Amino acid sequence: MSLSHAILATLSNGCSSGYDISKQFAGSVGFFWYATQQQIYRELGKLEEEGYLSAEIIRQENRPDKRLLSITPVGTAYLQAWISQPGKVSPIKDDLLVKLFAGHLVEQETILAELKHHRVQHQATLNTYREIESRVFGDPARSAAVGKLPYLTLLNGIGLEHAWLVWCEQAIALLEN
Amino acid sequence: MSLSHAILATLSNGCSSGYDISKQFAGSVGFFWYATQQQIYRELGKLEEEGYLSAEIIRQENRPDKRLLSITPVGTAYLQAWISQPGKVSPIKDDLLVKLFAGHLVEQETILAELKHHRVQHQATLNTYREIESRVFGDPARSAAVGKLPYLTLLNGIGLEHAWLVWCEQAIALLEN
DNA sequence: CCTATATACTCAACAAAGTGAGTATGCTCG
DNA sequence: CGAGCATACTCACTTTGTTGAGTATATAGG
Repeated sequence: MSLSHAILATLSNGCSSGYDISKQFAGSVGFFWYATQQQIYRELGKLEEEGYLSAEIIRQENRPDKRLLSITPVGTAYLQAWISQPGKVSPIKDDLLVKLFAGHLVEQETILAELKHHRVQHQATLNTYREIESRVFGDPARSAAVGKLPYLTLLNGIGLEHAWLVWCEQAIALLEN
Repeated sequence: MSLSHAILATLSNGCSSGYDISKQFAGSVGFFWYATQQQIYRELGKLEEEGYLSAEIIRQENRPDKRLLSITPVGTAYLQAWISQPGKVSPIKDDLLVKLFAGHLVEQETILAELKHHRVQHQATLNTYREIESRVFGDPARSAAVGKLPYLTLLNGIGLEHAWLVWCEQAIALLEN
């Protein structure tokens, strides 16, 4: 039921169409909860049935009509209740670590190549995050408008990507010597 | 199809029964790929059907018979092929960050309490990892026997848990001021 | 002796998540 | 003028994950 929380959380920051939500899942929210368009539409259907959100049809010229979704008071209460109940740390599911666990089956070169490949990806993600940091949170006015909480999610991303990067370097060095 | 990889990876480190595998998923492999007993048995059934592993019935005294599972050459080849193909960084799915994203709906105290709760959990996990580090990898002989690759998975855990802990402190400080 | 725990595994049903394709419209760019 | 892209959404199928119970044997502790 966690995709539903992510969707409601997105809508708590403002109304939008299913299509817009699915685009937000490719950025912002998507950095810590990815979902495809299909998953989102399916979940939106359920959430509407349960009365957690309501839709208003907006007629548009030059493009298809859209259903503008907004979170209902019931939906807000549901989200609040979920946020307030203490949760466990989310479990990790990481392919790379599984590969290392069985890495003795392949050449060390293969593992090294994979580690280097991941280093590149983490560096790129870190760059994206840092770019967002200076663009959005470098400007005090805009930073204040966005608030502290979204900044915390960004700091989390920066911290973890940095840790991954440091680990990649360490792992590569350890295998090469 | 990734639980299957985790199971095959476990079996690549030695044969064992389904029951033993499920216990390994509560420790070691479980640190980066958790699964329940039922999931594991179901997956084992599929993997056996596909010929990736074979079973030998071991009669035991004083306890139930068991089916000792071992990875077949086909299974090994399949795992090797999977490890060798470059993979993307595993996506993150984190409840806490979703909560922060909609954190404006609740009292700041609620968010602070949750952050403190997570800090405790990350500290505990970090302690577990450090304990394993000194116990297993503190002794050079045992460390050499286990190999570099498992050590890398542990270092990853330590690095990430540490990053989480630092972030928790930072987040709490940022909200309290 | 009775309960709890450990070993070892099975079955069933359901909810959630992931994959792939398909529909329809209009704009822009070469 | 047609290829590609952006908007906006739907259907179908498969795989995973979750929940809860049930079977059987043996040991250890109070």
